Amino acid sequence: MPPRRPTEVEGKVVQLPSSATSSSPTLSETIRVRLADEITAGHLKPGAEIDEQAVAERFGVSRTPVREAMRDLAALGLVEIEPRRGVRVATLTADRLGEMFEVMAETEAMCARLATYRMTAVERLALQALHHQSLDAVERGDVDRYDGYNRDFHSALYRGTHNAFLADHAATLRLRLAPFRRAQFRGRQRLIQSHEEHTALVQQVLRGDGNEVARLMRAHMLTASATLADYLGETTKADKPSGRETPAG
Amino acid sequence: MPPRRPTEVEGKVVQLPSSATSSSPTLSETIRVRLADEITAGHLKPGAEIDEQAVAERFGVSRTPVREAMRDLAALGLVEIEPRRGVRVATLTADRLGEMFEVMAETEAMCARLATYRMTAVERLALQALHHQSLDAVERGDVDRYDGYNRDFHSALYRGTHNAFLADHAATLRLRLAPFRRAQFRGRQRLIQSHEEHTALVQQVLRGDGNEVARLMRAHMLTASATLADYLGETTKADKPSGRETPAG
DNA sequence: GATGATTTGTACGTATGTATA
DNA sequence: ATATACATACGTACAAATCAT
Repeated sequence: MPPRRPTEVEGKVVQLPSSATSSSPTLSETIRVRLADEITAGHLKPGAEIDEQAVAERFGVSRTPVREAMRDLAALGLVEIEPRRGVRVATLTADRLGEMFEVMAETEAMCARLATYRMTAVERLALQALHHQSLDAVERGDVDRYDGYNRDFHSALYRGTHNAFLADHAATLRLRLAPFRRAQFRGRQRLIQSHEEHTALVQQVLRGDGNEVARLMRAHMLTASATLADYLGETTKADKPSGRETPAG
Repeated sequence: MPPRRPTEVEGKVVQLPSSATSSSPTLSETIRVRLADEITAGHLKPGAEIDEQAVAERFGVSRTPVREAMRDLAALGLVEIEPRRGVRVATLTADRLGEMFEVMAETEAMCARLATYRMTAVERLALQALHHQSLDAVERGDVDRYDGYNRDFHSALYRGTHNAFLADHAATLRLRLAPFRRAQFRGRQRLIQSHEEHTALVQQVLRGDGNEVARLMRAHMLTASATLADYLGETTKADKPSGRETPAG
């Protein structure tokens, strides 16, 4: 059986559970991708109820493929299904959101550390080049373009692990948090800071100090989520669980 | 919306995508749990084809709930769906299996590290007690009983992170690998070794050295998967990706 | 390589549980 | 609190694709 084929959703690659090998996409697959797109793009906001019938009519199909798409989306964590009550766009408590951001941070750290040990020379050069290019977007304050570079930067580290399962895994987590990460880079200041943190990361990757890279990446993700928390409204406490976090190194 | 309710499957707790809040379990939920059980228990072996109709008749229901259960199982990674071709119990390539074991090891390390910083005094005592109890099973060579203690030990560390999302996450990964981890502790020697490694882990947890705990846990998981690889048949190379793994610490 | 059998994907109808008046 | 309305869960039927001959 051939390896799973990733599917494009809003520029991010998602590992889908029941992805087709190649041929005719099923209706449920089409619908899943479309809805996933609308959710991550923010058109369907967290908490919004989704009516099977309505979706079916919108796409001109019966409720059956819609229901199957719903279950897939639930698996991805983008919607929540309450039996006999309905489906709604995943809405997370502040606590849960904080927990997820922590796992995201730790997973990114995991990837970065492994990538430090395993990236090829070519991959290292590509990472440097990418990082260098992004500087222009920072200087121009072009948030959207930097956001693209940022995604590429992190994706490069995912792939750098040379562990496809891990890369898919990290990408799925990222997708799942997408609805809550909108406007992550508002403010030129955050753009500059992000770039500086990336600089430090690249340096240590080149030095080959995996543990230091992991530490830097955790910090990088925490400042990012902290910024977000401010924006989303105080109580998000993305720096959550207990008091003492991650000591020095 | 209340937090997701975990569902018991063969002694392991799984975070299901569309878990019910409390009331009447749906047919698809029932079937999913039953099938998940049979897969993790090894009654349905990896690669085995699953016929919707046959399952439907076996449970005395229509194909509809069976199909929905299938999609959920696919989401858990226990089965693979190839559109218009059918469903089969997830069968992994040696490479992919190795990748998954690595992610499992890294995730366990992540949990152990965070748990080191966050477990309460009571939790630490409970961990010690549990570890102490397991010694008896080791001395008697009671593999099944030790396997239970082992699960509890790792679960205690999951919960010790005080991050429910992470705990669910780790448990799901563990479930997914269950079909391939059967007979992990064959041989008294491995039992003794496992227990010794746990001893070292407990010591460092009590000392509060999270990074050292992470290092020990990675090593612990690697020896476990290496043992497995031998058993499952040479080429599994659970110590996979590249040559250089995780340097010292 | 074409044809028939089988199985999946989708449409549609019915029943039951949830929500609302 | 009871009844009504409605959405979901499930069953049944058909179409289309895959596979076996």
